[in-house]
Amino acid sequence: MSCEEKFLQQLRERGFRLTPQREMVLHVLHDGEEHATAEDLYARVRVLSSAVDRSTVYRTLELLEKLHLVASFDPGDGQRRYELLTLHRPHHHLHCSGCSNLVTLDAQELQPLLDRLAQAHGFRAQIEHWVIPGLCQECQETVGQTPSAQVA
Amino acid sequence: MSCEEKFLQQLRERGFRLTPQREMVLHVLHDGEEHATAEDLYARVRVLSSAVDRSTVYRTLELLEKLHLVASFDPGDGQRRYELLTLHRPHHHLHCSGCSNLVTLDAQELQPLLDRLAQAHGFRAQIEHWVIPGLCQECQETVGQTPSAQVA
DNA sequence: CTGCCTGCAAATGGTTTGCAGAGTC
DNA sequence: GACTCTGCAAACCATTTGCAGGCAG
Repeated sequence: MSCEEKFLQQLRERGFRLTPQREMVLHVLHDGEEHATAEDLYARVRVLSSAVDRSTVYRTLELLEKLHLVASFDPGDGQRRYELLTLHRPHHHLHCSGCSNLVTLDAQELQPLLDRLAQAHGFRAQIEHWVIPGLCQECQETVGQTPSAQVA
Repeated sequence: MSCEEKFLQQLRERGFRLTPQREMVLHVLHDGEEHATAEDLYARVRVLSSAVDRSTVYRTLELLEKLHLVASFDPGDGQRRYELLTLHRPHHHLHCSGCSNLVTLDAQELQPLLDRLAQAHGFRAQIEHWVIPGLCQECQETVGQTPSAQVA
């Protein structure tokens, strides 16, 4: 059973309807780039059918996120990114602000931090999909200097 | 020399002009709540002078951020928060999605994570001011259950 | 058939921008 | 006096919403 069929089955189980539009959104989520914007997805759906509306894509993404089939995050540029959750193990990302590269980070690499927060503050962090900004090795060398903030 | 005087001095040093509007923005940043939205700050500036425009507040915040006098972050609700950098030691926050409480976290509590990322991935994380979502102890008890995502 | 979904189009809301006048240095 | 800043108002732009018809179940 394909990923998409699984999702469709889940939709059905929870009483949601199975429409061609939703199928298409799932399809482009499954096939395309890992972190697509709503606009990306919309464009890709339009290739399949030019009759699908932008708002339908948004509504579908919202639905999928509510069902925990999709995770989203806001990189801060005002365009939310979406990603199928079941395609990958729980993970996070390192986002290089130099080359915009995105490195995947297994979720367990953050576990020690989560444990420490739980112990020290009784705080249960809920980090489904984190994007950590910074500089990759290459870009550190390119930039050369370490521009540590000098606020005087 | 007060915080504000320092900032004004810095503005001058870098060739920026010193205007009453900028003074007021600095003032409300200094006095008010730690993580204010632009709208908050605007409202607070308006109390001081009803002649200041919203766009001036935005432009001032942008300028201050460029000068590294102010940090901002987007909690994901589409409203950026601003904070004076020199008022506090480098720090992060735990944000409870239950009671919206914000707990301060000393920057060094994340240091082990940063070190690990540097070692394992050669990645230098640039986390000036992080907001970690989750549930505080109280809200965990209130909610009772552990709604760990069941994607299967 | 029922009522959830969709397309359409307009609204939303935080933030940005163009412009001409005002104020700082 | 030169040039930056400001207020005003309109633009932006990703996302949301109201509505009436359409389609899945």
